Amino acid sequence: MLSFTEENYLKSLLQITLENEEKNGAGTNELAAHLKVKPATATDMLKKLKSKKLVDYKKYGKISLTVAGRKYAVEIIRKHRLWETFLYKKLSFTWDEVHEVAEQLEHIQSQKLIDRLDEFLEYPEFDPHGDTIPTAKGELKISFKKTLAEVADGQSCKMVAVKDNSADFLKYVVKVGLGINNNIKVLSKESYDSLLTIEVNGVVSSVSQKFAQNIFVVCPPDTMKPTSKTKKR
Amino acid sequence: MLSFTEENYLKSLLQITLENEEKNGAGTNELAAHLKVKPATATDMLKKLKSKKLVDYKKYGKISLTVAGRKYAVEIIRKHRLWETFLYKKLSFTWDEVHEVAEQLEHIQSQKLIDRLDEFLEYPEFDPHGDTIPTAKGELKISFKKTLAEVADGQSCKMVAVKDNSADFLKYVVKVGLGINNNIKVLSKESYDSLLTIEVNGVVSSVSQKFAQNIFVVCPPDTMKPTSKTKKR
DNA sequence: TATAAATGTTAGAGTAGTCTAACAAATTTT
DNA sequence: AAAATTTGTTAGACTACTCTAACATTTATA
Ligand SMILES: [Mn+2]
Ligand SMILES: [Mn+2]
Ligand SMILES: [Mn+2]
Ligand SMILES: [Mn+2]
Repeated sequence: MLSFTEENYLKSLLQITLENEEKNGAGTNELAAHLKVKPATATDMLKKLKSKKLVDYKKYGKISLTVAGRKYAVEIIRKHRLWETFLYKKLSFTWDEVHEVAEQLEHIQSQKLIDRLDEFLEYPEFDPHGDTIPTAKGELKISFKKTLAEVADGQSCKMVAVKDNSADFLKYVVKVGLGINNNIKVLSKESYDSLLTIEVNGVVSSVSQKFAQNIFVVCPPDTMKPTSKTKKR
Repeated sequence: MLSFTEENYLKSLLQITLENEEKNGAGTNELAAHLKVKPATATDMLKKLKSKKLVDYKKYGKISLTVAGRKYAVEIIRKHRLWETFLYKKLSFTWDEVHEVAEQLEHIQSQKLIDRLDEFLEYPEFDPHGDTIPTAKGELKISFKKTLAEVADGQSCKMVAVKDNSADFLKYVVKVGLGINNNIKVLSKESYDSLLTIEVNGVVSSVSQKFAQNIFVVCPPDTMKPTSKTKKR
């Protein structure tokens, strides 16, 4: 049985590796920043997690999860996303409110609880942010890779998820008139600053590159060749 | 914002005072036993809670909650019982399983969550053990006082709640064929050891005094005079 | 009321998790 | 390849919560 803190370290490590699969492992500073602690603190915890055989770590080396550590981390992500779905679907929370509460709920220890919750929600595949929910067996589908920022001028796509989960960003997304499953047409793209002009539900608006990089999209299959962008894993 | 630990101290203090309202306050050993810590540990925490103005406490004196402390404790009890109700009603947990998980869930910090949960459950009055659920305003009805052990020979009553919330006891209650709202007729009572012979749904069984002291009942109103057993407040 | 028993407090210490400051190793730049 | 920068570790300290052992106070008993 791990502590809240230990669980959060594992979760952060998984999140870091999922966000950038070409990388072989995380760094101490990176992990510390993700958890909002100081690097010295992370070093201490890494020693502890190594002794529990949950992370592969050696001095000055790259950090990665062991198979056991990854499995544990996936379970936490599963709980997080199921709780987010519960709050959204059953308790009418908005998509920008669910994350904060799920950060607490993800640490509740009860296998039965999470199994029953999954059943109660009728085995959802996606959370309110469009992220895939790992199955009870610990299978975590590869997340979406293409962002709105990568869509070519004139092309259409569908919004499937968000990268940034902060309430500020999510509220802004709603304000711009966007949401999961919306169809987006990229009307134009400024070459100077990559400002995008997009059309959603007949409404035209402009979004920054930073914004566009946090919107995951899929493009119609026939529009795209089997892309080499989909990395191994 | 209080820690899990601080919340548990407040909750224990409220539980102790609710269980025995004639007493003016709790003792250090009693509180420590309730929390399964050593008395020295409790003393330390009492100093801290006193400094936060949540308990009235002075060296070697009786311990009681301040108005603010009691309010906080009632909120925790409310969360605990709402979560128990959720697990029981929505996730098909049995009544002996809910308590353990609710011990964790009661510490989740989100006013919106508990309000929405209350609404989702349609403002339940009682938890799966028959205990009253405090309202959003912090009103906590006086619990039942009469136990099966006090019911006279030949008299009938209705089971309304259990005192002991342990899984072992609750499973035993089910095994004996008892449950909330069952009508119980006390057929006889041994004068030597107070062994009770009871009839429930046409089935006759024997229960010990210890068992009977953990079953709360109400007797038909006309059978009882306005009892002086119902203490002030 | 004196003594014994029960109850409660203090002092000192340990663990988990965090920090700052100083240092060491690895990487990048020149 | 040397210097500068970035990255990571160690040492020492602090807080929250817990314990044991010794001591103090209160209550019960003789
Ligand atoms: Mn989230
Ligand atoms: Mn999410
Ligand atoms: Mn309970
Ligand atoms: Mn209960």
